[in-house]
Amino acid sequence: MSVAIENFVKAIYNNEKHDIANTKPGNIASKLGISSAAATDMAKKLDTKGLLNYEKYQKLRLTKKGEKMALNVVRKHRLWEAFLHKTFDMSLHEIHREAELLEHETSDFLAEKISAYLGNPKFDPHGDPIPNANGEITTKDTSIALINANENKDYIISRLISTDKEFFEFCALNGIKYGNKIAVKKQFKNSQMTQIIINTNTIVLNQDFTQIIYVNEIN
Amino acid sequence: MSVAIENFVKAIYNNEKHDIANTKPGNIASKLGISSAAATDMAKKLDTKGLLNYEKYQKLRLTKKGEKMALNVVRKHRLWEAFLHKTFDMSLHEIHREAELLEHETSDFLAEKISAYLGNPKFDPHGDPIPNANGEITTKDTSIALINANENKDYIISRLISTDKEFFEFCALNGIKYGNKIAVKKQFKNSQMTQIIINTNTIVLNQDFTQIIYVNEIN
DNA sequence: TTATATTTTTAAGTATGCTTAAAAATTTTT
DNA sequence: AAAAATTTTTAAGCATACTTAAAAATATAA
Repeated sequence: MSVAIENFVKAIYNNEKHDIANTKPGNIASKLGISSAAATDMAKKLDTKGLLNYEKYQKLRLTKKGEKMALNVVRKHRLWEAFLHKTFDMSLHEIHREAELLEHETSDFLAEKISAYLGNPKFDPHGDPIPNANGEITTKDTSIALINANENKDYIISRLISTDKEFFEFCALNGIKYGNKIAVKKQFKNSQMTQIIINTNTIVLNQDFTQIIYVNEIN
Repeated sequence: MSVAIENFVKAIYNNEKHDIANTKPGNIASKLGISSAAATDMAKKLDTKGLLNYEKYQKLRLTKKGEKMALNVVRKHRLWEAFLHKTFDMSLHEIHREAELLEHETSDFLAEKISAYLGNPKFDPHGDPIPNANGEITTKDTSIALINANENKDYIISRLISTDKEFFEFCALNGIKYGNKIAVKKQFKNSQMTQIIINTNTIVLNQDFTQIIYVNEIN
């Protein structure tokens, strides 16, 4: 299937995870950097291909077949991220940029080689789950956004939901990394700031960051 | 630059190495699996882009700029082949098939990472030279086709010029591999067969194979 | 609930990269 | 050197994936 189609179903899939209410042509279009008109055209075409259900003015809903295609692309994307991070020690921003291209030119055969080489990982370096070869996600996500974490509790960083270079540079400098431990010291409700301790350093994060850093409480 | 353009200049580049007399639209078209008309159109377009010189009914000649683009793609192709062969132990046929796709979606940045990881190799697993980051091939090829080798001499296999799956399967079964040593026992001039000894096994090859296996004499 | 703003759809058009068919030029054979 | 065969070019057309502009529908606000 073409790159445009793979990116379209992927964008719908990702959108459904975060903003299901707004999975409409205009929203998908802005995420893909194309016009709303182009997105409407594509949605009609993919409906005839059985990849999604399109009804005028309604939100776009992937069919089972469309979701399977999206998960296949997502799998390849996240496998490449994990592989590039491990093998070449590339940053979270770099691996995303490269995986965005490689994901469309990766055979299922090669994806299995990469997965086996890595020991069939269940998560990529952002903490996002890697679907298995059947397009199933077998892990359960119990993480919460850091903005909702409790004061005086310890957490493990479990996801960094972003594609922004500056954010990842900040993370790299401050030890904010998938799997690392942090202590939440104080939530400043008024100013929407969060004070945490990481590697003995105290830092204060604003809501731009605490809404995209996800954590799991340590029991 | 688009995949179609990259493949076009690459095909011209490769053709010039083996069959310079016939670097015309029809020949390039058949190598790319497109019509002659499409190749003529593309040649005109690439002329205006300064990638090649096109004159009606004349052979196509890459400009410096076009050759540089071709070498950049060839570099990425051969780096991927070397990498996939080493890291995932994939066959010569498999690495070619995957590299054919990945080469177009590989940034210069990633190519450098792959090259450094491999120790900046000068040859890929087929024995083809890998251009450096400036698009230069600094190695000199002194190999000859096995069909032209001398009887009772020892050689090192230096190139396997093919993309054929069956050929590579035969090679894998018989130890015919880049860098391996063989002894040429007899050239049967009439039947165009060549008898060689490899790993203590005696095998006889016909001209289909002895024209694409290249060797260097051991002094 | 009516006016306003926003979003979605339709319509017309464009660039790329191909196709087939026929005309033109070149190459090969006799 | 003329005839035959082959190759290249031209011309017209198509599918994909976009664009902009305007019309239609929906969502929001007064």
